[in-house]
Amino acid sequence: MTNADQLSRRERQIMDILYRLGRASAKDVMENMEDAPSYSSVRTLLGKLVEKGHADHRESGLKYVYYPLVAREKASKSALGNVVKTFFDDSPYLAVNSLLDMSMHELSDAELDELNDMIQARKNAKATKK
Amino acid sequence: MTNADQLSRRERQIMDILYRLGRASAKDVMENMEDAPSYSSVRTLLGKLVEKGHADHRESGLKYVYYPLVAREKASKSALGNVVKTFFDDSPYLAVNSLLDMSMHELSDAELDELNDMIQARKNAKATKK
DNA sequence: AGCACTATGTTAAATAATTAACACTTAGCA
DNA sequence: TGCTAAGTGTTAATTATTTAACATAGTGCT
Repeated sequence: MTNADQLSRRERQIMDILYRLGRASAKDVMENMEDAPSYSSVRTLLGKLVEKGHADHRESGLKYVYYPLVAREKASKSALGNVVKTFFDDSPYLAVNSLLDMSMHELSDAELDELNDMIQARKNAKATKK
Repeated sequence: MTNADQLSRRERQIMDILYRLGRASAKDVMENMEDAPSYSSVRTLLGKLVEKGHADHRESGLKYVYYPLVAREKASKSALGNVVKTFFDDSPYLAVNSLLDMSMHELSDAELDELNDMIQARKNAKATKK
């Protein structure tokens, strides 16, 4: 994709909710919006997302359950990539740096150790591949 | 701010360019949009961003130069936080993980070492603060 | 001075997004 | 059965976004 998205504000908002929840009914989506419009509006937006190919829906008992069509992992890489490009001069290194800053109090020692291991593993992988 | 933004698609697109470039004239902005509308349109959008308080502008010789009003660092933390919340279950650890994955080939050994050091420093800071 | 160039300011029109109303369907239950 | 609750489908109106036209002003050059 050349340009970022094309999603409108509400569409983006709803897609984010679908990614957070994995899958959700119109009602679920609505309940997860702080500034939700009417139920009717939410349904319309969901319909548009399906039309545009960003989401799909399945019948689940009586109702529809919606879910993103682009896998979470792929979407996450794309979103992360955009942030890195916009705010970190396209440098993942700087982004990791900031992430560590932000989350200093949220990361346990164990997690910090794991990150260290991960970095080591990457160094080794690089060395081997040559 | 409760909800993320309120910026329209074009406004968001232009703000991202302002963050990437730091500051930019209407012409600069236009040249950095792949799907740019007319010069006139870009100017209108920039004006709206100023009105809304997202950007400001200064005269620079003959022309205006626009720049974001929210500091890049603050905006970057907010953007990164949103991605983490939406795609990584609010876990910075998982996000760093993914970033390392994405950027394996882009990070030099030196950078990997620096990250290691940074993580160590954080562990120490935590230990000391107690 | 007069022209071309590059800007800005303002306004209006066209298009897209957002919202909700209304009609209809099915399930569960008093 | 007949009512209510919880859905869906479709359509229409409102509001916001996006676009560009037109008018105006300063610079630099011949």
